[in-house]
Amino acid sequence: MRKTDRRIERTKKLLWDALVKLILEKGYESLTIQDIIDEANIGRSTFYAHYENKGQLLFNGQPHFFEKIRKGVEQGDGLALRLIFDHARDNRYVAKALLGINGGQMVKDHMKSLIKYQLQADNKKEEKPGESYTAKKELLVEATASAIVSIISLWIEKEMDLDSGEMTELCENLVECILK
Amino acid sequence: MRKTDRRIERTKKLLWDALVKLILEKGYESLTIQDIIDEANIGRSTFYAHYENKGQLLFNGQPHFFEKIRKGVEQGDGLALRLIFDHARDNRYVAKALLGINGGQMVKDHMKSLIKYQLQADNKKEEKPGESYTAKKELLVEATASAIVSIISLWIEKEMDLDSGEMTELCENLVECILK
DNA sequence: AAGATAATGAACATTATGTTCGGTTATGCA
DNA sequence: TGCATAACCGAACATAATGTTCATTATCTT
Repeated sequence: MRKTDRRIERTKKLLWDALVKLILEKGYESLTIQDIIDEANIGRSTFYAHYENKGQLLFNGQPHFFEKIRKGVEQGDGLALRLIFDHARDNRYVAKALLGINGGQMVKDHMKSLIKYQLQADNKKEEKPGESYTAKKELLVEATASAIVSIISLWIEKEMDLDSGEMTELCENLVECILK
Repeated sequence: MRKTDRRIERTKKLLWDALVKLILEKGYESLTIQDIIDEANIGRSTFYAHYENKGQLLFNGQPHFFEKIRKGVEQGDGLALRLIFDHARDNRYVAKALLGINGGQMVKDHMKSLIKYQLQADNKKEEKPGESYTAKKELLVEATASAIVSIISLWIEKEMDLDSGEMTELCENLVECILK
């Protein structure tokens, strides 16, 4: 038997595509569910059969995308941001919608908190005995995560001519120089 | 003659106080004008007599506050963040509402763009002839501004025990290490 | 005290939300 | 192929916020 009904897949794809298109056109924040179902040409009750609200469509509409981000951040030892940059390059359109200037804060905040978590974990490992996680350290971790997310966003938004390798190096230098 | 009618001052203060209180309680984004006028006990038409929307109340409701931020950023040569930290300490409640976790992005974004502008200007001055403002430089400026705003926000939100001097030093080190 | 100005509150049109339900259509499977 | 099922539709409904208008009332300034 099929994993899921074709109609469901079709509906979800239509909604997702509409979401992405509309984010790029008018920004996530000022987007209404009404806009989305109009664009997707989907009945109002159908939307609510699958998602409770905009945010749920954003986060669950394309699990694949977030999985890639998670992997790029949590990959073993230290960040593996290169995965994220490559993935963004391969999916510019979606990446721009979710992480660009029009994408709202939700995805960026989510990514930032993943990065913070990872940086803290890395930090704990390298901690000398007797050293403790101070308030100052917490601020520096916050600063680093924030810096990384913001340049990823800008890079995607402006479609800059740095390649994945250069971006990875830039970020690694940042981590090095702020946290060491 | 009085500068402005007392009734106007009273109304504006009530609205501002309600705004600040409600931001801390339930966050700027999920705040409606209805909430604000209910809390302030002000007629709906009165609100619209003074402001067009939430954002205008936020930015024009207390010009003094933004003036301080502007001064802290644009003060002559380089940033003068100390002004901002001192001011935040003296007005914790309002600072937390506008720059803390519940304050939404608008104020933080505004502050970030002021900082970026200033960093770019500073950078131009120190530029050696022949050097140009590269894409990489733009990303680093973005990273720096983002880092600064994020730690100011976290510091205010968590009411951390670093004093203004330590925070200023921390930020100056950040600028130094990222941009030089 | 008088005239000017601001606040009020009720009404109204508009828009989005979220839910319900009977009817229609597409799909998966036997 | 046929048929039970489940997904979709669409219309209706209640609720809530928006932004505007206007006649009335309260308050300020001089």
